[in-house]
Amino acid sequence: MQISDAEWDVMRVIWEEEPRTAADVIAALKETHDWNHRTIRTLLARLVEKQALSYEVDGSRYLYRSAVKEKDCIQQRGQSFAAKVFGGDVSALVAHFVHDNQLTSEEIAELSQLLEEKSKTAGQNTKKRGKRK
Amino acid sequence: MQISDAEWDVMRVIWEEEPRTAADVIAALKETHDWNHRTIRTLLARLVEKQALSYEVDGSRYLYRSAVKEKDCIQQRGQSFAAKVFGGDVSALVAHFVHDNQLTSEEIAELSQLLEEKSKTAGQNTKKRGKRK
DNA sequence: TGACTTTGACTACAACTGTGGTACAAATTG
DNA sequence: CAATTTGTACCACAGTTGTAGTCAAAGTCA
Repeated sequence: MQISDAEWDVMRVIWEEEPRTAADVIAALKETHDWNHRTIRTLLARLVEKQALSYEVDGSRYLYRSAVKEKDCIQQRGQSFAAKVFGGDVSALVAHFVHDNQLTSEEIAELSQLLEEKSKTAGQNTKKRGKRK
Repeated sequence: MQISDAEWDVMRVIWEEEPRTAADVIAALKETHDWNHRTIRTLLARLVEKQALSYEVDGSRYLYRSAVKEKDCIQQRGQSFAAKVFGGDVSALVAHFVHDNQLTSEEIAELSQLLEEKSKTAGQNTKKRGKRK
C-alpha cells in the first residue's frame, strides 16, 4: 500500500518524533500547511488503515507511532521515482540532480568523497547488464 | 497540470519519437505493459486534454506530438520529488541514491568528474541560506 | 459490396486523494 | 453543573487515476 503526498507530510512529522498525539501532529503541521485539523485527522486515520501508523490508546486520545520505517519508505519511493522517470538508471538520475542544482562546494566535496568510498566497494565490473536506454 | 504515472509512460514513448499515431504508441507499449489498447487511447486523450500532447489530423487518425518538453517535465517531477521526500535537500537526495545503489566504477568515475566540473562553477559560498532540516 | 477492423468520441466505474463536515462522548472550565 | 472544547468515528464529495466498454464513422479485405 502506498502513502500519498499529503499523508507523507504527516508521516514526516511522526518520524521526526514519536509517539505523537493528533494535536501534536496538527500543531507541527500548522507551521507549514494550511490544513484544517479535520483534514489531518482524516490523514492520520487513513495512515492507520494503511498500517503505516499504529496507535495506542492513552486515556481519551491516541498516541500515534510509525509502523513503517522512514528509511524503507524513502527507499521505496526513491526506487519507484527512479524507475518511472529515469527508467531505473540511477546514474542518470544523480547526474540530473547534480546538473540541475547549485550545490555548495561543501556539499560537492562530501559527495565526491562518498563516491570515492563507493568506488572501493564497487564491483570491478565496468558494465552493467541490460539497462535499456 | 500534472502527468500521472500511467500517462508518463505514454509520454516517454512519444518523446522517444514524434509524431506517433495511437497505433504506434500502442505497439511500443505492448512490449513493456499489459494494457488494453483502449486504456492507451484514453491516456492519449487525457494527455491532449491536459495539453501535454497535441495532435494533427491525418486522414482518419491522429498524429500525436508532445506539447511539453521532456526536460521540463523531468525537471518538475524531480523538483517535487526532492521537495517531498528530502525536504528539498538535493545533496541528501544524491547521497541517498549513491548509497543505496550499486554503480559501476565507470559510472562513479563519470559522476566524480561531473562533480569536479560543478565545483568550478559552484559559488564560493560554503553555506546555503535557510534549508530546513 | 458486405463483413470485419480501426479509430476517435463519449461513457463507466471503482479506488484513491484532498478536503472537510456531523455526531456524539469525554474532558475541561467558568 | 452547564457550556465549551477536544477527541474519535463515520460520512461526504468532487477530482484524479487506472482500466476499460459502447457507438458510430471510416477503412480494409475477401
